[in-house]
Amino acid sequence: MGKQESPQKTEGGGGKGQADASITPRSQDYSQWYLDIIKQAELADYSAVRGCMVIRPHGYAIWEKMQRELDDRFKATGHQNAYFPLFIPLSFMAREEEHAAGFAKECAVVTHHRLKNIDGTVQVDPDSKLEEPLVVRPTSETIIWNAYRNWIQSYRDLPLLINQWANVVRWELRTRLFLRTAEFLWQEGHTAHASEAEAIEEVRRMLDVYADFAEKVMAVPVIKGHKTPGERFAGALDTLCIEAMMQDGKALQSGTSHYLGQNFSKAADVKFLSREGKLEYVYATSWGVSTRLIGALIMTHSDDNGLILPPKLAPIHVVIVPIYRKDDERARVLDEAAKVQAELRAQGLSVRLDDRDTLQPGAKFYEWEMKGVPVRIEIGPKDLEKGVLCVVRRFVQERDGEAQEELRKRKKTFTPRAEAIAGMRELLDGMQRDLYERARVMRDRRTRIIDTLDDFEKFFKHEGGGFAWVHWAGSPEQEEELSRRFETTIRCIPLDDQIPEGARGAGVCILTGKPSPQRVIMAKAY
RNA sequence: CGGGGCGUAGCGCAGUCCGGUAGCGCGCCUGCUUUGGGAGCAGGAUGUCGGAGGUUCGAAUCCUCUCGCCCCGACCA
Repeated sequence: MGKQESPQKTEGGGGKGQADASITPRSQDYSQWYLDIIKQAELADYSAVRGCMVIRPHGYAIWEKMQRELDDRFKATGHQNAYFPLFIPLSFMAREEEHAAGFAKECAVVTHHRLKNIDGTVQVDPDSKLEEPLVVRPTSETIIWNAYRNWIQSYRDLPLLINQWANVVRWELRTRLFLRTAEFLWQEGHTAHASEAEAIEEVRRMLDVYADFAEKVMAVPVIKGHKTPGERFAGALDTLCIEAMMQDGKALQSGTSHYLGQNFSKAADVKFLSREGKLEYVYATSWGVSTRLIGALIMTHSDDNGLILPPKLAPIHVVIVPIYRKDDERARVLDEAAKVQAELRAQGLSVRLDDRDTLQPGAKFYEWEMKGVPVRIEIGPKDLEKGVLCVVRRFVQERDGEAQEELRKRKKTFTPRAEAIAGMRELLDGMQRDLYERARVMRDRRTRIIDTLDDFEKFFKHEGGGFAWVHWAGSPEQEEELSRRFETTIRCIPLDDQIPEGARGAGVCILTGKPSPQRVIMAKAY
């Protein structure tokens, strides 16, 4: 990274000591803030391979929590996990035309299978060329449907409900940590059904699973809707998505669920014998979310002091920082800290006792705040005497016009020991609710019902932008033109129950004046 | 794929214009003192200056080529 402007960074706290760790304020450069958070919270690093990242333990721990929550939901809806190959024969990709075209520009291809020492350097052995090149999966529809062909003969084999946790590669030209990397981790569900209705029901069911996960677990409010034909998954008849709004007003597609019709069953020739004895092609769905969700998490909740994690995804719920001067104090304080840790753990909470004596307490405070640990307990000699715990929350709901100093004080409470421990679950649950509420208010504040092009322009050029509910009936070309002018796109055509009062009903297109049955959401997007 | 920027110690950078054999801050190691919001002092370790070739008595510095990464745009989970 160059130093062109070397942005001013916050120095955190009010301490006199000089801090090395610092974050560019959001108000100054949102994009740099995002990168600073990832680096300072030790979520990920750049790697030796362009466009690929190293997910560090703290970042991976968050992904593991997401996996657990999602996997439980997949199992609860009748799905099983399986694993399919990383490599897809080139000919498989070609079987579904639109699908192949959609991914053609971003495929990594394996052409050789051996290295050779030539003149003292390790090189690809030219004699080891593969008969058929292998594509590193950008998604697995083709290879999975090839396998399904052998698994499905009759309606009794349906529905087939499979999910896989995997990595995929899409050779992106422009990458951003978590949001768009050449390789990423995800889950992809691939299901087969005997009827269109059943498949469409599955598409909706999994969309609901994603939305529920986003809102309840990530504390990220989302809007469910259909993608426009232009934004559909390559090879799908319909793509549904959940769209979230980041703190800068931009939309982030956070999950997709596709109705694939019979496109892939025809391409792979997967037929089943129906109850009526007729041979029919199977109906398919696929759905996925990726490590991009970690990006969504960061950009929804975090602040200029670092990461903020919803308790349900925090790898560590509570960190205990012991405070002492002399050796006898140290022994007593650590003894108490270990007891508090054990009692909280007994409630199923993840508790870290930070007993490193190479760092001063202040340094630990900053570090765990940076990493987004929801609750910190400070235990010192005074607390032992009084029988209290000093409980500090990473996040409390801001009040209008509140000074930073006030806010900081409000985060810290001294609570009788037993009460603090008994109330920890509720405290965390409250933070979870508050985070969701704060995100929802933020989004709603930047959401506008817009009826004229003038207002549209004002919203996106002068008022910071956000989600615009507008009527649209323009052509794809007009859509593109609008997109060039305002950098906005149609994020989705929201489902009926997602449309707020006041945005319902038919109207006329803001560009062409042609009649439109319902509003769409337009926004700038990641 | 176009435009820009940057490769010097683990990290952030100075040194490059004007060639003389590499430095600062943070981190790291050791010791003592510290510890309720980023500790202080003393001592110590660390470099194929991205790579190759050239000019020169001498190259981090000048020239040529090359590789890589980051940022910004066109395309995308």
